[in-house]
Amino acid sequence: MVDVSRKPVRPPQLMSLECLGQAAECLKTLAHPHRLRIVEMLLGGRYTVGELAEACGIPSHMASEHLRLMRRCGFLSVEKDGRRAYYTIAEPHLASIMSCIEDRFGGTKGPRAGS
Amino acid sequence: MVDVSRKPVRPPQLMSLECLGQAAECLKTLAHPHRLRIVEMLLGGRYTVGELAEACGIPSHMASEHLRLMRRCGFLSVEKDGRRAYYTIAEPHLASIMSCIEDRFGGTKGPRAGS
DNA sequence: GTGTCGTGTCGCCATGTTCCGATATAATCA
DNA sequence: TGATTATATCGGAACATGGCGACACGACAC
Repeated sequence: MVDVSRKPVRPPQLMSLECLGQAAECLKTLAHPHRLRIVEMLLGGRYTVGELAEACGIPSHMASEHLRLMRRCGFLSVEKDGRRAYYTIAEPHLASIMSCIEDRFGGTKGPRAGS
Repeated sequence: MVDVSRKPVRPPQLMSLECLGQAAECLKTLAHPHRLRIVEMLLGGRYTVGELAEACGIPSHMASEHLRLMRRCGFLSVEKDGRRAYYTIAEPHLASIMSCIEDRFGGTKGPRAGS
């Protein structure tokens, strides 16, 4: 008799590999310290490219590139005003994901993570 | 700087760039369709390298490498039994993060789950 | 003992990502 | 008008990553 008890029923909410590919794409977009900082700030209000760049300590044309990546997968939307571009969160799920991330990494240095 | 009124108070829960770097590192580790599938399965029980490899449609030595990456940042732990290696989830926050991901990507496109 | 199975590791190569300078474009100002 | 500011884009160098074959190693079967 095989030991069925050790093998649970296969979770019925297994996503298709196609969906996992999309999710991986978006996670990869999120997986950058400057982009995480940008999302973190944008969850608290709207900011221009220059403000976000200064908060990350990077030149603004690099912030613009990060913002373009995140716009491309639907995270952000932009609203131009004169020569300024105000960015805002367009994907509401970002709030819950960032909440998970802050829950894990926010308080402590992290038990052990990374290199 | 000048016009303070339009700028919301800076969210007090801004994480340090160091923590964001760790978070980005872990997200990058998670951001791969096969690794997401592995985590998804492992949230439902424990599996061997071969079982996970078959579920992803990859040779087992590649699954072993994915598992090594996820062990390295504390996601998984391994328990050897004879020549088999049973992997399990070691980072409880993975459940909530996967829940966010499934909430965003699970139902939108094809809800067909299975291989 | 030999052979096979399950797992883990190494090196190579193709591909992707990040960073940065240079440049483009449009809006504003002197 | 020309200069400056804010944002966006392009091209390339440096670096990291993924996939894959080859192989090493311990556990088990015979």
